[in-house]
Amino acid sequence: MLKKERHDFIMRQINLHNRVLTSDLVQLLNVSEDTIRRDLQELVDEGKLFKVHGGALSKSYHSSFDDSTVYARDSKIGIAKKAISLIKDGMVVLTGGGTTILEFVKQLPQNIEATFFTISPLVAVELAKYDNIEVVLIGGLFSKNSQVTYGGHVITQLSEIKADLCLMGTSAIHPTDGLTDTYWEINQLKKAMIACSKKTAVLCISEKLDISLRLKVCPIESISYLVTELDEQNDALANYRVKHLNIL
Amino acid sequence: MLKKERHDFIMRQINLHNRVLTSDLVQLLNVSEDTIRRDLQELVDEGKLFKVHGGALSKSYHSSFDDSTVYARDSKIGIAKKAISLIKDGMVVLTGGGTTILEFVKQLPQNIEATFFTISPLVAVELAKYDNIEVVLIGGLFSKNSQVTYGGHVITQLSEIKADLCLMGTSAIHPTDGLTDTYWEINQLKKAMIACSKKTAVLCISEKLDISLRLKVCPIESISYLVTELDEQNDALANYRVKHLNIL
DNA sequence: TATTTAATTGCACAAAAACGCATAAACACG
DNA sequence: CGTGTTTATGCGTTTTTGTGCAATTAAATA
Repeated sequence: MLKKERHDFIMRQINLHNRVLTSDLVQLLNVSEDTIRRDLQELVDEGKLFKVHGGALSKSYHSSFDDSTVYARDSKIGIAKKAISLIKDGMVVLTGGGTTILEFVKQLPQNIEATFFTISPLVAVELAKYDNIEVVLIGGLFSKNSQVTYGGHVITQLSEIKADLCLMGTSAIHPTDGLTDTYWEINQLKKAMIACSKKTAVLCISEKLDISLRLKVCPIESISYLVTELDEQNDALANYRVKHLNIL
Repeated sequence: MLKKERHDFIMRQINLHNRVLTSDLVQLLNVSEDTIRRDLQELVDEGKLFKVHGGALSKSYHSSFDDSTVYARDSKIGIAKKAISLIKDGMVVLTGGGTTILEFVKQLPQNIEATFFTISPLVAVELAKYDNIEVVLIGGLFSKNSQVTYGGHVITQLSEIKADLCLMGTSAIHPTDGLTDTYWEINQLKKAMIACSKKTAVLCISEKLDISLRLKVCPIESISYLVTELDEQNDALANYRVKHLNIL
């Protein structure tokens, strides 16, 4: 087996299970531990995964770790401020959940006038602080992990909505693989959200770039705006400068 | 399980419950106490949590935990503890919003197993901290005043539910006028909630007794339980000792 | 104060990683 | 073709890391 094939195999395992054990790979690929370690090291150097004692974890897994730290917060405020320029008075906006979206809501100008649909209770509570925003909370099963409503009932209701703009966070975005996610239900949810909105803006910190997870939400073409904390001209965004995708 | 995964697990627990017990983690993760202690120590070194005898607390525990602002919190905790006796495993419970209900949710035993429908986002978020509770958030227009969902859509959905018990706070209760309220929409909402539940429990602090407001929600006969912070034998409750109304 | 419960410390052991070295296949090029 | 070079891999040996055990100390509780 060629090195490249091994690398691909490892990355598939990572995307599938979020983790690999060195010992498992030794067995599966039938090579020495050293080879696996070298492989993992090389993938780390390429920034494709995260190495720990005993194996490796997916990058996204790792980054979900320090979400609550202050450093990420500054980036998120930066993202939020950029995203605000997308909101015009009178708009109907649909939002997901997550810390980035929440930060966005907190940064909104006080006098903004709009209708917001959201699947996140926390976002709803935050939006309620604005006098001229009408808030509609989309109900359904409540996910303990993601802190948003999900399930068939939510999807049905989304299908009855037509929003001008959908704002969502993401755990992974990739130039060719597009938007991907790990959980089936969240995946379905995001698809439905995108489907019922004229345009979609993805808010994500740069750590989430160039990652692809196991379930596909939509191709990059379905997204209208990509908002990161990086400067518009940053090299990391080069691969995302495609037709129809506005970067800010 | 890799060390990093354990750390991640612990942080999740901390973010969810604001605290963890060493002994719980030993069980959940199936490792020795020593390992858990070392894990906790390492997370402390990284500044991610705060260690105490018996377990650890979230770092934000001190700063963000400002419950002193909740009016009459002690009374509400007392009410909450009494109300918990009404909940049996397997029940389908419907709750409203308000600080009393929120306090009730916070006091629930950790291992409780039930299905909760709620119109309050904050209650939903709080309920999500219990592993064995299924949470369904009823969606609709979001009221900035009451912090609950309301409107036709909510009423429609309530009509499709059959709950064992409805828990609600109230702004007024009166021996002859029954439950009353000031706002039309909230009034409609409460009617619908009572209608779809086999039994209704009203949680209220004693100062709401003997008050009657503009709009009638239901007669006192429609209520099964009245829960206050007062002793069962207190004179203030004398007028409420009517047939079918259990006072506790 | 006594008693239980948790935390600390030092130690041992196994698993994994790192490092240097040897080997061999693949490649480059006159 | 032959020879030097690069690249990929595996084998020992040494370090580091992760974990559990036992004895002791400290803390909470009655």
